[in-house]
Amino acid sequence: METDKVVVSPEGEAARRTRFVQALSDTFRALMWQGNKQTTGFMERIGLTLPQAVVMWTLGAYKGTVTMSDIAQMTHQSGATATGIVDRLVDAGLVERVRDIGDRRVVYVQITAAGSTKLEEIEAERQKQTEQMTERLNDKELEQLNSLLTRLIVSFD
Amino acid sequence: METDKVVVSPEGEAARRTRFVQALSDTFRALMWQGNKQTTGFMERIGLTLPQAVVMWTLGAYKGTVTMSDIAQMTHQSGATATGIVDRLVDAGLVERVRDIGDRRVVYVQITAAGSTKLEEIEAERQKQTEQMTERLNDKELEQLNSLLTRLIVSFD
DNA sequence: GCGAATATTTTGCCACACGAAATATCTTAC
DNA sequence: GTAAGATATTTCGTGTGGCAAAATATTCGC
Repeated sequence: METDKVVVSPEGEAARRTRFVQALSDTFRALMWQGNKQTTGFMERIGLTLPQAVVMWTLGAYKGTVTMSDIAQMTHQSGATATGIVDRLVDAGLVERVRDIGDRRVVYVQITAAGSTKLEEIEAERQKQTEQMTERLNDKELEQLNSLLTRLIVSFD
Repeated sequence: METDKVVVSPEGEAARRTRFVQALSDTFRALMWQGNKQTTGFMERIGLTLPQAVVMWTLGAYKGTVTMSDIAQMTHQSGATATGIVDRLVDAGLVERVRDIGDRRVVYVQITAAGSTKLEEIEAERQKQTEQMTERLNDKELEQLNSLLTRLIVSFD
């Protein structure tokens, strides 16, 4: 019969795909797991918690004019949470609050000199860690991985 | 001169590598970020927190004979933390504590029938989500990504 | 100038996360 | 056999992060 020729292995292909996705799903879980462990060590070394580091990165990326609302939005947190995290960064002397003169409701959060130094330390540490993690991959593979992951990120929303 | 031919661009190669690593490092950070946001939605849908889900996964992987110490060790947490998480899973009816008869100090944590059902739901949801995330990648790319990430995981410790 | 909108903080509540102390049990040394 | 130490788990105290709802302060619209 002709259908035998046209459809070679209908379940086979779908199953193959499912198997690949499943394998990747497990890899992601393992990666999340290992990543968590590694992140813990990283955070201990730099002396900040992850949410605190994320706020510092945000400030580093948009130097100078970041409001509390911006932070809450960019880090996907409620304003109340952002207040708490920034409070602790202020206590640590890495950041300071400055009220806007024009609109006295808004509060800018700025990196202090100590904060800048800390941020550089963090970035150096992060770079070092990624280097260590990728030492088994050659340049071509590195580029490939980056490309594939970037396409994954695009798929997120 | 011969050295001109042998060493084409000494700094260029190292710089190229550094650039690749840096790009990947940024991609990782973005991935962690987006992943966090996505995880939040995932957890809301399944009605558990991430630490709770991790414990459920652990129980699913080592069916039947998992002690509190095992959980603490496998999830990289202190015993005190594990106690709290398991407490809440017990409250939710997904898990139960059983004392060892021989050594009455040790406590086994076992998945209940409701817990098994929940675990299946979680896995289905996770599979669905990975499928959605990877829909832009073909089979070959999927395999490639999995292979590269696996080699990354190996490099962790 | 008065009510609605906006930006931030405060409050109250819960989940983690840890070390240290407490509890219960087992093992070893004598 | 029992006292001393080791082991497994929980309890306690403290701190961070997470949110919604209320409170506060300020600006905007009309």
